[in-house]
Amino acid sequence: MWPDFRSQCPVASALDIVGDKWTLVVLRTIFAGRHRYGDLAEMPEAISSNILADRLERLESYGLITKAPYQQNPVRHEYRLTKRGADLLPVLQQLATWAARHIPGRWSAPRWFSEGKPEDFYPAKS
Amino acid sequence: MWPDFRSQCPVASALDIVGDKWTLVVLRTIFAGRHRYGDLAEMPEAISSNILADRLERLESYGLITKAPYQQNPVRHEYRLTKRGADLLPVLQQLATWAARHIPGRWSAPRWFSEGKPEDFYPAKS
DNA sequence: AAACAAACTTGCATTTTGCAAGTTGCTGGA
DNA sequence: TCCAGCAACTTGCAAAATGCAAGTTTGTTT
Repeated sequence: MWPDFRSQCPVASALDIVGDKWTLVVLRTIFAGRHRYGDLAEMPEAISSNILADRLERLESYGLITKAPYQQNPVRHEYRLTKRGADLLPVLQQLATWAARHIPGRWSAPRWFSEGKPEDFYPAKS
Repeated sequence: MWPDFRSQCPVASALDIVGDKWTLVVLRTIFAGRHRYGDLAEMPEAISSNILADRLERLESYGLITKAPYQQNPVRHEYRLTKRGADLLPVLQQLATWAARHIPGRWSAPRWFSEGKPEDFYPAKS
């Protein structure tokens, strides 16, 4: 379930889960409503396919997303946020707020993002 | 000043600055009042000295911290947050909140951290 | 003059990331 | 039936980032 943590510091531990170049970008894309591998692969940042596959697997193993079939013949799966994953929304919002304030020329975040709440992004039961 | 950004997405761009294993952990340690290289090197997560030196240099080049002498003979420097760096506090707070909620056994954050505001951590002029 | 200390720096091994091409399972058309 | 096509990965290898231990620099203390 969890990786080895560097310490019991909550900040450092959170970063042991999401502290790399791609994990939070993948989550952002799922928040944006892209749930299939192909949709995710087309994100504007051009992630490599092996990295995307690896991050989806890790996110699932950490319980931040689920992988479930949405059709048969052929079987296709979709990736959805769990409560644990959706609860990272405030982290993404604060990163976006910081970037908007300090880096010129960023896109402005859409309202569903800046005003959204974690509960808006996962089904009641998960 | 800035690196090459993967896109103009504010989330992805913020992560182009702080999205690695160590940058935010170093910033957390500076927020905690450790301002000298030696103090930082003793953080509980055991960062390598070359990585620490590299991150301090990058943080300075991005304008998130400053390096200034605090004594002569021998000259010694200290690292302080700028406004731009201190404004990352909400990101750290949200990471800590998430970890406290979802990862068992984390240390609980001290009050100066969870209730602090960016302005508490940089001198009025910087 | 020799030992000491802080703050890095260097060399090299290991791990992670990036890129391009290849594979698998299934479908729909000729 | 056979083959082109597509989604969703997987594989092999090169490049970059990270980790570890030892070394260097500059000035201080004894």
